Amino acid sequence: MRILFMGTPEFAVASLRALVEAGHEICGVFTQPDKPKNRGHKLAFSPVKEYALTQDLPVYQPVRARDEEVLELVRSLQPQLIVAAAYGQLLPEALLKTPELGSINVHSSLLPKYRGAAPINRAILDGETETGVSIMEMVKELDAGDVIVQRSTPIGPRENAQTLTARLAELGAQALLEAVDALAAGTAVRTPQGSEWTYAAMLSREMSPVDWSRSAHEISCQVRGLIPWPCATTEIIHGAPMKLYDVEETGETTAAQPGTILAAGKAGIDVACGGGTVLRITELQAQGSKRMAASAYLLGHPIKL
RNA sequence: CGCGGAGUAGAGCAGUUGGUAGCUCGUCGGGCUCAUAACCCGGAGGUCGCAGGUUCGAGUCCUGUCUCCGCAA
Repeated sequence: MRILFMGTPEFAVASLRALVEAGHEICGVFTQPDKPKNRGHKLAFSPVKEYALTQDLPVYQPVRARDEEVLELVRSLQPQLIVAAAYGQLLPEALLKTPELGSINVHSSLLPKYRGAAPINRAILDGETETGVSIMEMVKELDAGDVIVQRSTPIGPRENAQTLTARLAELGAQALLEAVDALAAGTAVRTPQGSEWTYAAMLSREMSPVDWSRSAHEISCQVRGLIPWPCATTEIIHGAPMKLYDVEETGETTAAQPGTILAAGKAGIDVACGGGTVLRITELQAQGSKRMAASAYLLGHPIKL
């Protein structure tokens, strides 16, 4: 099938790759403009652009997808279907309706739950035990279209948003191929989302500080849900804020005040949390340093109990 | 040229006003122990990111370069 692909981050690459490897004709790849990311002021290509270039696919990076020229461009490419995956821009209705088979989107949640920008993170933050991907028809309203294919997967107790994103990217790619085939065959079943839905708002740096009066489980969800950005942070170790990358609920109980460091050794750093629960920090990153095991950090920064 | 921090033994860190490179862990050998992630004794392991420069002498000062990290985007 002749497909116009739109996507930006790593998550979208799996879907684009799947389409390419399935032999579909990609008539164009839309991705966000190169931006002066990182330090310095280097222009960074999006992961989707990086991949598209290796496949010699034509890349388009419109600043505003709502512009009239963009609509004309899409028409000139004559796609039979538009596939979007974390593109990063809202698309006007006229553009969505341009292809004969319409436009579909790969969304990383079990719609109608977690529409919006950060569905994977929010699912973990909320302590969900299951999530998944949905292939849906794109409509004017964000993530509100009918669902064509949906796949679910359990969220592991130690799984973080980064690893889960990688898994969902693959799951999404599989579901996408299924949906594309169904659309091509005219057998696609569209299931309306209904009126009960939730929204997964964008993350912010303000969500980082850990409140140790919360339970170990809640904090674990916070740590895992905020990886790789903005990450949960705490200043209780040596006064300076550090990011937490991996933690473990010990299952022990303590009478110590929340935020008290109970132990620091090879296993990690045990901290008292709310309700007498205990959370063990096993991987962290101090300022100006790199991510490392808590035990390694302790070798050079001993903690006096 | 957005701001700032860092590159020293396998890992994490210290290294005072430039003068023979240290700590903790790991590792190897030995000992103690019913046993151990515990303890005791001993050993190996580093051209101090790279390239120049100043100096009698530079991890330590100067210049350039590479890589990494935090903030900001």
